[in-house]
Amino acid sequence: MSTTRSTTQREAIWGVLDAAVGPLLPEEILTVARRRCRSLGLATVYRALQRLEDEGRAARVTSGNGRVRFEVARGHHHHFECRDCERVYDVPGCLRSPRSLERTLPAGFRLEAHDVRMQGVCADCA
Amino acid sequence: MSTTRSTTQREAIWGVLDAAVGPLLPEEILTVARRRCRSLGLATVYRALQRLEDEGRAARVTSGNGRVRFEVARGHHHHFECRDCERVYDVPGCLRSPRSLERTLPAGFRLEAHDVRMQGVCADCA
DNA sequence: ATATGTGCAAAGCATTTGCGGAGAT
DNA sequence: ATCTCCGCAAATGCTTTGCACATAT
Repeated sequence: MSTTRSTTQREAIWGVLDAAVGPLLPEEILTVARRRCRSLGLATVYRALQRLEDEGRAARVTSGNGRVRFEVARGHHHHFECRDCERVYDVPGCLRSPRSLERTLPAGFRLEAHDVRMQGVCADCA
Repeated sequence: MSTTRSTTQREAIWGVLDAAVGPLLPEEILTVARRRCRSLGLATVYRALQRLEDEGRAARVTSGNGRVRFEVARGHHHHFECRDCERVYDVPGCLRSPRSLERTLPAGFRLEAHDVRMQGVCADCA
């Protein structure tokens, strides 16, 4: 099997995602991935991200300001959003078991997932 | 002091927000508020919400699908999003003290706020 | 007269989609 | 030939803004 053009594009996008320290904006992914694929377009980035999400390899993260970011789907973790530089950082671990979270819900509600977002000022900006 | 036209509009919008069981979409607020103010426009709703937020009386809530909702700014609580009907519910209480949340952060990060979003199926849809 | 608030329509932005073309089998 | 993927541009959907007018002081 030979190296296809499309594999190169997707690999560039995946590589950017995989190397990131936290979820990235599609625009940011485009900018970095263009270093490898000059002609890459934003629509392709969105399509690739959608596909990676469908395959369960990437996860969509909506931050407080409503902008969508993407990250490699690794184990469950939380996010920290810096109100100064707007970057989003991964925060490892989880507060509690899903079980105990579920106990805070009214009867009849089925819990399937959750996410925790913290806001403040990051070490770089403080 | 007499009742001004603007007070009526804003009061209608505020009334809708105050009576809601969870955060509402601007469109939803418009629909309900129109029952009192027939000529009310969407732009006015957005402007009123922006103002209420600036005054600290309303809070902006971004749900998982990225859509913006507004609610009356009451004590700290969490949110539950139904993946079926897409409604968002308030969930009272908080998991832990902010202190213990802060301990999960890397050194140098200053925590100012946080929010927890739960996803699943609500009692109505289950 | 000045200031504020409003509806409407236009402008802005982020995201998605349609389409013709390029690359691979 | 067929299929998939891509870049570009147009379309979409939510939110904000400009503008002219109405109401209040």
